[in-house]
Amino acid sequence: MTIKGESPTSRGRGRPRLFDRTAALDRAMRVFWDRGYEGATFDELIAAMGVSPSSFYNAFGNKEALYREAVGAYLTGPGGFFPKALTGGGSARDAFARLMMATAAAYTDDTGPAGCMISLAGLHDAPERADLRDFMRDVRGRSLALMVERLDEGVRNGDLPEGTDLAQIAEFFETVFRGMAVRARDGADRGMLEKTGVMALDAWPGGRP
Amino acid sequence: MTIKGESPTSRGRGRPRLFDRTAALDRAMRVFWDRGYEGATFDELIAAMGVSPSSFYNAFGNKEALYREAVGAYLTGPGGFFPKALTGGGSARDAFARLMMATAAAYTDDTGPAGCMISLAGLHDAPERADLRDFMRDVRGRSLALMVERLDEGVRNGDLPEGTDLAQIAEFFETVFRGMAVRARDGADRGMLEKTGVMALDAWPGGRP
DNA sequence: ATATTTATGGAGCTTTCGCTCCAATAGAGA
DNA sequence: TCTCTATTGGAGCGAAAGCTCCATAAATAT
Repeated sequence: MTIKGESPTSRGRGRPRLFDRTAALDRAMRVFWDRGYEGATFDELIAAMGVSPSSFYNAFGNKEALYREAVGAYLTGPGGFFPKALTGGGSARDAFARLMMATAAAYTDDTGPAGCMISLAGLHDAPERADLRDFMRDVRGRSLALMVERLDEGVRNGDLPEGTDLAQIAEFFETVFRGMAVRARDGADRGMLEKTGVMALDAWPGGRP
Repeated sequence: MTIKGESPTSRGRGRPRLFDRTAALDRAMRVFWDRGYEGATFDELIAAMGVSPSSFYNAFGNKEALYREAVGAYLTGPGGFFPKALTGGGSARDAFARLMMATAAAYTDDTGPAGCMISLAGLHDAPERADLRDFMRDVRGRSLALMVERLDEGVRNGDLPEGTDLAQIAEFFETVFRGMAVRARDGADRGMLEKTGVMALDAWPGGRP
């Protein structure tokens, strides 16, 4: 008996897959991004992916496994702007300024749904889906960790004084990002998000530059 | 033939209702608040409300009508802190400082679910539920309008210079509020939200006081 | 008392959801 | 060529969601 979904790629033996697994995953990711986990129905997913139920089941296991894979695809794809913006040159403040602008652009990029696949997902799940809610909270937590890491580098570089409450700065910007995702969903355009980002930077320790 | 759900209160004729409609609505509101519109199932709702399907149908019409009523109950109940904090005395900045603290308290008040019933609702709905998504966007829009109104009063009182971009200030705080709702859902406590609120005020035009 | 109006409990119904199974198919390895 | 393994289309299935209907009950109006 084969364990379903344990074959992420074709392995040579047997009949080869007729569809592009990576492309199908990308399409599924966009459905989840637009509609959330519960909002994305099985039929919508397989229609967008262009596969039959059995092919889906065979290649991805089940809806939840597909979702977790789709989150991974988002993070390394459309969500890649986040670590990238943080790791460019300049001061810590420069990095965060870049991050705000990149976020404003990414959340309103019309090649994908408005907002972000991570920010607003799994917030209303039933207790029996606690694992998925926890998973999303952990994924969201990674951005906090990335920001603290960059801020710590800023302290080492002298951009920020020793003893600065880095966790609080990250928490503040995290809050702004999540809120921007809501605003983007409600139709805020890139310019509005950018202005909000500029205003958020005014709260940087030490005030305006 | 009676139009279903057109009787918000008992009207004297016929058999009187055996349950407290207001109390049942309040319980339903908390289920929606915790689980969202789609996440709240019919069975959960009637169980929380303590009514049978037919009584539910008779008194509230259907799930969507109940939801709209529940939003109204939230706005005049647990959501009442928002207009209240804005309309106290002091400068515009004082009002917004009060608003941030009140929001931090409300979003972490353990007599109800974490966060806010309005901030994160209807963001992933299917196209066939566009009316509900639009409804929630409009409800969210009211807080923007309330904030702009208070800021305009601030300009008239000399708290803010003429020509200040009031819509942008409101947009920024709106973003922070919505983000705080996400953070509260992910477990941020009152103190964390308060610190974020204090930081957000540092972005007030003119800088720190 | 009778008629009228409204509420209630409970059974049941239609649709959707998320698979699940199976026979047929097609490439790889011997 | 002949297995062996994996994939595919398509039918179907059990559970849950969201009502819907109906017979019965209990109030007011006349």
